[in-house]
Amino acid sequence: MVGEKIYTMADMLWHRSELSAGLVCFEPLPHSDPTRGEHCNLQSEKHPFVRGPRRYQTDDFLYDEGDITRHIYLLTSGMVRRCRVLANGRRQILSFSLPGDIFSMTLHHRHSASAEAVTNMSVMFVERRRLLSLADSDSGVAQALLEVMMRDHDDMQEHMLSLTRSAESRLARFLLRYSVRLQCPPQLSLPMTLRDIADHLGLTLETVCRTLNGMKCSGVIERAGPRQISLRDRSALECLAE
Amino acid sequence: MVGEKIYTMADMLWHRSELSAGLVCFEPLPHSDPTRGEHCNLQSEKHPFVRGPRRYQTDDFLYDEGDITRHIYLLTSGMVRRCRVLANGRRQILSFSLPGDIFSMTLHHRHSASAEAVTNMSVMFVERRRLLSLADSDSGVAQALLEVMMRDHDDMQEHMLSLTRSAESRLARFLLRYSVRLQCPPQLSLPMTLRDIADHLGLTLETVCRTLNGMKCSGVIERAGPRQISLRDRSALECLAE
DNA sequence: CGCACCTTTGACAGCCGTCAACTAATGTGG
DNA sequence: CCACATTAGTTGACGGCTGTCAAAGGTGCG
Repeated sequence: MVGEKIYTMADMLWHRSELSAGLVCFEPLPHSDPTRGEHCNLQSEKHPFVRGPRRYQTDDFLYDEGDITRHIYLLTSGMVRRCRVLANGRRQILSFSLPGDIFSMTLHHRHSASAEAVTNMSVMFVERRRLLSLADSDSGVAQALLEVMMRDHDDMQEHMLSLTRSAESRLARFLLRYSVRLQCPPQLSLPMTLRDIADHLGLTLETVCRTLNGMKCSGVIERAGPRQISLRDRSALECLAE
Repeated sequence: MVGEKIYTMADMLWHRSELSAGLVCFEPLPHSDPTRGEHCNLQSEKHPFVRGPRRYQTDDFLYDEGDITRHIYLLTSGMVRRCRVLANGRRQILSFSLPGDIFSMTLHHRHSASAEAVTNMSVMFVERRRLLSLADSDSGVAQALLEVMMRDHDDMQEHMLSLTRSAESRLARFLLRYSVRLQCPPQLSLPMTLRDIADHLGLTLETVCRTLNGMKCSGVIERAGPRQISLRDRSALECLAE
């Protein structure tokens, strides 16, 4: 039943593969496992509307804003950002996806944002119409997709609540959230640039840089490199995140 | 199939009622119809986990932040706001719900925000566990809920994209969006206070007031009263919204 | 009438965006 | 191996948008 203990989209599809039509066969691994996604073993012969994994290089486009929404994507390795570019030239990053995440689930006929490779990455894709019509007949699939959407919904809501806060609070929340997604390792190695982070949080890269240095000076975090961050004082960080 | 032409949650439940277990029997009406929701006719005897409509007065709480998520709500008349209060005392309004909207669909065991009556209103509620387990066996219900979540997801994403913009852009987008939800009437009569709007858009009520007056001075909108707004120049408004 | 509450308007300050210059890291070709 | 280009990150100066504080209308309701 929905909400039982299926924690990632990959888990879900995998779970579903046992109960329902065997949509995909995917061995779930924790995000922190660097080989995650490599073990992906989709039965493309049996389900020709599930394809991949396909590889992309850093900064490649998976699709562009305005493209027809033909597929739904399951990231198996690397990182993806979903972007929208405004008339004034500013870019907004709606989300960063990690292995196991599904993205591009929408009702719209066209993508409202592009998807780009933050790092080298690989992805499975599923034909949208077929998946939705499968969900029509197979309640297991529909329920699994429902769970994905609910999780995504909850996540996005939290992010929304970040965007009205101070730069320091936004960054603290971002770091904590990212750490949790990676199963709370002591150190974070951010694959995206400061500019990416800024565009995700509605800040400028200068503000991100300054704020990170501020947090370093106050001893909340350490910075080995620009994007090598260790959360030195998690409770202080949670305090800033409030 | 998902995405076909089911436009509101009420439509969906109504649609479902024909195809699946007859979850509720609800006659869908456009948002702009002031009697919407009054025609609600739930078969509570047949489906004891669907209850209502229950009435609330302005500023009543439907539930509080931290309460157990026992129900999912279908608004049948009036308006609801979902709020979270921060440690510093500031309030954030995540969404305003209109008749036909469903809210409180989450995976979490407890509500992450409270729900309060903006106006006198009435609501149907459905036992969450039973609805989800019904979705488990009935793909029609699961698919209908999936569609609700996808629509909500798309909406929330648009709102997220508002929050990093200027006060003028946020307000323009808010007015346009609200107008669309009401089927684009020439005039808007906002039921929520300026303070509510401010807390929804991540602004202060002073900024909302000043910005609205600025838009009035430049002739984009007219204001009969503080909350009686007519969109005088929609294309100019869309330009501000960019 | 008087008391809430909502809205309006003004003065002022601060956070953060903008612009600019500089450093560091990486890659490319000679 | 070095010169050079390119991109990412850092730091400083400055200004504007918007938050904060304060006080004065409005409006509705008891």
